Amino acid sequence: MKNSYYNVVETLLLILSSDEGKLKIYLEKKKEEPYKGYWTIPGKFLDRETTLEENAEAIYKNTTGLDEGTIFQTQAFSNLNRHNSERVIAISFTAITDKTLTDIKQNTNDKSWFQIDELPKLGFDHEQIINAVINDLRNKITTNYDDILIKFFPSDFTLPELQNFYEYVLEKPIDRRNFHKKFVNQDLVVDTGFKQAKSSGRPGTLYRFNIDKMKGKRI
Amino acid sequence: MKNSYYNVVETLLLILSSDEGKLKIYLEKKKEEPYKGYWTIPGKFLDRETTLEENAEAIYKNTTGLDEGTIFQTQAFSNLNRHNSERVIAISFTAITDKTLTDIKQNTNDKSWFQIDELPKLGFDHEQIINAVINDLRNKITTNYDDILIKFFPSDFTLPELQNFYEYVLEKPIDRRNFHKKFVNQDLVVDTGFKQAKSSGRPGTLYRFNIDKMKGKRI
DNA sequence: ACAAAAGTGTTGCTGTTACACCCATGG
DNA sequence: CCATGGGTGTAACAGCAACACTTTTGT
Repeated sequence: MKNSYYNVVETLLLILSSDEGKLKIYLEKKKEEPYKGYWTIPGKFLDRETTLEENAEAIYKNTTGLDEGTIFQTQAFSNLNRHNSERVIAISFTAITDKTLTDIKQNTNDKSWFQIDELPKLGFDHEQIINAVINDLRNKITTNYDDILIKFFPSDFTLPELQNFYEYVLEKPIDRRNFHKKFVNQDLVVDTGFKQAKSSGRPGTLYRFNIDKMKGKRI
Repeated sequence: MKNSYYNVVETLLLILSSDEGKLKIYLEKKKEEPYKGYWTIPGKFLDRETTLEENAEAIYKNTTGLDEGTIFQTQAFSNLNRHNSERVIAISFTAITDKTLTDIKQNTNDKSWFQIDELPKLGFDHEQIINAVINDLRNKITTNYDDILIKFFPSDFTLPELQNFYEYVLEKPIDRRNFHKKFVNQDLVVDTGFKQAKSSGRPGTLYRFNIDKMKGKRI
């Protein structure tokens, strides 16, 4: 094989979760140059003995402390000048997690959750990558309703929270009352018997998805 | 950068088209070992001066003789033993074309269109790749109705043809009469004024999509 | 008692489903 | 004139959109 056919490949893992209906991403702050002080998506170079999936899972385990999660491949990025030093191809993966279940509950100086529409200063082409992947996610979520959406809401959510998430994904407002009835009348959610703890207003009922009924449904 | 971080990367291009409602893929027969006599997806190794997209477009131009087409990225495959000699990562792309518009109208001994559910003996892991990508396409097509579906049917199709395609994508039968009315009553298609040339039965009306009306529609 | 936010009722519209029947063409 | 396959009609039903009103909580 010709020498010019050898490329450096990295995997990037976009760890996402929903925090009260708001889509968030986990990012790390770079401690060295280049892009010192900028935030980046967790990543790992790929060696010749590892598959892309294994590499992504290694990042996941390392960052969240969890053994397994919902991880799927998203897109490859291959612009020539992604890194300053040499050409690096990035293959992005997305992980969906319940942020309350991970080791990364607390934001610290160099590890933190950010709302997707309030991103900090990002290193490399990571802002582009996030935007491309989120766009992809919007499409995936509208088809694989049950596969992906449920992962964001494993249990005990209120319908207004879910509605916030929907409105973000669909990029349009939804009537609160119709939204509520859709899920309750079609038995898409099950009442857990608990209520949300709130500061003001009537507390929302906490639901979990009725997974069987959700099968094949569309957002 | 450590030596073990250098990987060989190839792009594979799945060239698809609809032939009377049947989904077909263009394949080439290998002339040398390994897998001599087996069929394969057209591909090209990636050098350090080329992006994945450029590489895929080069394959497209080379094979179809067309300058541009609808090409999008699909999935990466990184199993360690994909190739016998050395580890090669494949990034697949999908091209949608009207098979009557390309140089590859005629099937020859070593270049041919195959129906997706009647694939020949395939080399490497290319059968797996086709299956994975087609599965992906099913999802994409149900969301990006207008972006992708229309590319398969640029003009002058009959509704029964379109229905065949739908039934293949959705993997279920559809009532012929309801299907017809859906498209005509909602003005999703425009009568071209021509009729299909047929051997038996009443000739179908030839339609083309009403692209404006299709915007945002779901399959 | 009041503000804030969750939950319920009604009505019309749109699109889908499940049917039976009629029309245009080639042999 | 018959086989083949495309095109039209109709009625019931489900889900969605657009509305106003009631209930439960904290202060």
